[in-house]
Amino acid sequence: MTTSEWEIMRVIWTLGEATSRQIIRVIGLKTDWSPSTIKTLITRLKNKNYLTDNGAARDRLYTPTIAEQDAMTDTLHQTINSMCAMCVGDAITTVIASTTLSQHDILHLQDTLTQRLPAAPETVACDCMPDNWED
Amino acid sequence: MTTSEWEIMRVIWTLGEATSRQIIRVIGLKTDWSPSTIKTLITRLKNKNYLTDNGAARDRLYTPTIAEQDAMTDTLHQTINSMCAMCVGDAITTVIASTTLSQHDILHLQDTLTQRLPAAPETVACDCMPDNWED
DNA sequence: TTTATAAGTCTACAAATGTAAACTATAAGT
DNA sequence: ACTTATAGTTTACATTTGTAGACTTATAAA
Repeated sequence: MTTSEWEIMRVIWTLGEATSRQIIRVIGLKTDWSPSTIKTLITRLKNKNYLTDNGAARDRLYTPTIAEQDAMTDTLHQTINSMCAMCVGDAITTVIASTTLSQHDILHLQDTLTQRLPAAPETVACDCMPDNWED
Repeated sequence: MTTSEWEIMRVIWTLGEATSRQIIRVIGLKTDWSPSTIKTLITRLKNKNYLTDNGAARDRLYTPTIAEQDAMTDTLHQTINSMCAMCVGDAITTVIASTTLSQHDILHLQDTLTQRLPAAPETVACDCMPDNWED
């Protein structure tokens, strides 16, 4: 899913399901994308199977095939997995330091971390290079 | 920076500076990219100003213009900022639960979270839609 | 019933990205 | 000095992405 497609998905995720009219209206409030552009994006999301529709000839309802949480988790996962395992903890810490989290989120996160601490390794090796790169 | 370009950067970041020969060799160990492809990627990274070189006519040394930590932080930041503010805490928690972090990382992260807790809001509103979308 | 509005489809086109062959020039070895 | 291996440059081409006009058709209004 590209960044523009992601924007479209966010409104559909929030509405649960939506017509192109609704999407065009809401997206139009925060971008200057033409209705045509938004229609193209919807079509592409359908082709990529991120959206289904109820088949109506008009005022068709589009529904996500993937939950927002899942999409978010997958995306984050990919981003993090593409980064140096040794450095990623630091990056996460830095970013979290400037991300607004609710009290509940923070407590939940702390809880998760506490659980992981016992089994956590002393250090994590850099994985930017294949193991045998020095041969 | 695209994902393939990112792979190139990772080896240069790790080596500090590198010749195309080194990059081609190391990348060749983990991908089947042709030397040509890797050269193209290096050129594009130079054009995008992510790399400089020492100007030698041959065996030129390429150096990153951005630190790995900064690039990682920026990338993560962008990813997170493109997501629903209300849901992102949950996604981060889920992903962290399956990411290997060192003991030190965990402690540092917990420390950061503890510091943020007092000022943390009770809840974070969804920002997927513009504020006035219901008008 | 005719008509206009707009939902949905097709077509378009530039820029970015993945992928790589061909060409040029340079340094090292003979 | 000549050859050769190869580093660096050019050119190439398909696919994806950003962006949107044009066209077709279905429905609500007149």
